[in-house]
Amino acid sequence: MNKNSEPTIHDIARELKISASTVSRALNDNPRISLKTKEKIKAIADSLGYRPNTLASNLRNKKSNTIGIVVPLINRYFFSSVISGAEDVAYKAGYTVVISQSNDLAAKEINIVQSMFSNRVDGLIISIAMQASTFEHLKLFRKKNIPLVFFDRAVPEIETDKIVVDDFAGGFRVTQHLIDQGYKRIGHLAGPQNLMIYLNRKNGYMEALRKNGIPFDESLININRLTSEDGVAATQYLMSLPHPPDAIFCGNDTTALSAMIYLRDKGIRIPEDVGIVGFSNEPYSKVVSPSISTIAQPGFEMGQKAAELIIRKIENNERTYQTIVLPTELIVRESSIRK
Amino acid sequence: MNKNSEPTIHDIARELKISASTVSRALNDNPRISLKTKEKIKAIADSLGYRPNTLASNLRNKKSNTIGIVVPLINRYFFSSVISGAEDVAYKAGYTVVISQSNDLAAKEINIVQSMFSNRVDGLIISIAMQASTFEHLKLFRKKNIPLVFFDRAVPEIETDKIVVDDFAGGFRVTQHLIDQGYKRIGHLAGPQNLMIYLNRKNGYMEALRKNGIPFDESLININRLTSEDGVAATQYLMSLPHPPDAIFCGNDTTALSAMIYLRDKGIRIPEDVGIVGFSNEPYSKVVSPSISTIAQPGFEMGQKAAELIIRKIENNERTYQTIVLPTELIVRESSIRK
DNA sequence: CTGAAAGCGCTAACAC
DNA sequence: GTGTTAGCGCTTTCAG
Repeated sequence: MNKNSEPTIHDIARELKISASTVSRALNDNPRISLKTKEKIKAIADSLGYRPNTLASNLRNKKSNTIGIVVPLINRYFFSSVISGAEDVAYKAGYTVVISQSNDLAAKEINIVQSMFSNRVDGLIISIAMQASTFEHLKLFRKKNIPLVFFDRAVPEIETDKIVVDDFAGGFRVTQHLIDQGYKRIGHLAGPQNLMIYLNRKNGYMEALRKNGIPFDESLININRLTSEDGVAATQYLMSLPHPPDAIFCGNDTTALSAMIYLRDKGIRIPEDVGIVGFSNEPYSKVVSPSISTIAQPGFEMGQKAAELIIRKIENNERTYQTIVLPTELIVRESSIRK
Repeated sequence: MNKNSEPTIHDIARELKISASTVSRALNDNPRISLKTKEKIKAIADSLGYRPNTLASNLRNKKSNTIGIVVPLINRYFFSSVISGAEDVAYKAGYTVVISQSNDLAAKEINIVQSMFSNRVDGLIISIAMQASTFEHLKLFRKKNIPLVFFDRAVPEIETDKIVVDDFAGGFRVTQHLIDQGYKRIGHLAGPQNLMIYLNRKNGYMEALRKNGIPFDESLININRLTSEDGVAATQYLMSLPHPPDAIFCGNDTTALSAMIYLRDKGIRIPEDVGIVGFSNEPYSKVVSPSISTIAQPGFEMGQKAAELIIRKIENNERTYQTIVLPTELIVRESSIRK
């Protein structure tokens, strides 16, 4: 063992007066090595406190056993659930997970993705930033044939694996439910329309109106970034219309909550005066009062699926792509029950 | 550029008929290289789509520019906030963050930590698993002098940097507050006492009782794992005592919420009949009804501090250790206001 | 069953 | 300013 640094296979080899290759093979349980030498080697390795240097092995093998995950914000229940699910699967398959957040900024996302490439991740799982508009950094992965899986927020023009929920059906179901509850003028807080998920939710909403013969009123749709603040502003705006809505389908739970708080402060009763439905099933939507009707998105499961898929791609080098659409589930709670 | 694989500095060198070292230096902006050659080299690098291989560079430099973070569960607001804060700081300083979750299992934690060691992380930030009982895997880091920072759940017998909140003061403040509100028999749902945080919270609780001359009643303390289910069971148990409590200081918000739901179902009013206080300030504690009084723990800030600290240690090789105690803040909400 | 030797891609003494 | 050379620690042909 060298002075202060880590013991290597060479130190073990020297100790036993054998070659480093034998040590390497023994530690990797290569069948060509006799059981006896294996045991001797492992014993010395233990006594020396030897730990394989994954960096070196990765360099040699041109494989990092690492999966990159990029989310807009780690600190959001849906995303942390996806990460949690992906980490679980990755860990069991012997992969390390490196994580970064884009903070919904295109520039940071580009940086992160390039740095993950430089770190030679074996695959990349990503939900793109709201702001993102150029996708060269992602096409790079496709070009180099490094597995790339989108989840939730996917880029339509990039052909690769995608795991999404059925946002269209979600939007449709929410709206149908509100109609069934007797709401007549249903508003919608929509997210940025460059993201498919928000576009699809809105389309589902419009389709439900159409199917029920309800005329579509453009002014009832407010497109914003779906932050808490935007939710308040948008609700305020909708309620100030000459014909304000009697129900609001909010693009996510964040805005549903902020809308509810705003309305409550104005003395408007939920669900009697105005019905509210959110999207995502954040943990608080169940416990807030009134509890928020919403669409459940199986984050943990999406993460698991994404990791399973990418590992399969990494290990089998398949060249076909699939889009997995997970079903959405409408969870009806107090905020939208009128009957 | 070699057939199908990534271009290397040698490819660039060959293209320009110069040496690889010059290329390496140029790309690292070494001042010894003339501006002209630098520009030429960078141009070729661009046109070739060259991306430095961080793995190789890391191996050579014996530095991975990677920080490991281990939490019990990624998917918990407090922990994902810490990760988010740490990632933010690490990213800006040029570090990559690798993340794993122990699921509160000692065995998995050991595995993860050893694998992070093998991956040669430059430092490790960890909040230990509830179940953890042996700490050899962590002592390894100390022995090898790899920076180690505990946050939230620290191991007392390992001398290293720690970032914690003042749990004792938190427990004290909660209890004092309940006493001030006129509650007479205050119960406590405590977490596993091998973890300092829960021990300290309990000690703060006991100290407040003592200071106020309230006799300590062992039967009012229930030690459990602070899960939702445990919270229900513990509350049920406390309320079935001959002299049930009129207030419960719950070791975290999870149990506070489940206790509240249990009590509500039994027709017991909060805060009139029983006062409830939690710990951690989970997002839902503010919006649930009644809103839960709790102790704010600055997760994001803890993550930032942990990352700053570990980066300083990595880069300066300091040998002194500090324990940063972040102040706790009592947030009084509806669940404990009687007056 | 084991060893010798080359090389993954990059960096850094040391030379000139 | 630039090149030569050696080597980070591991794996893997090829030889025996």
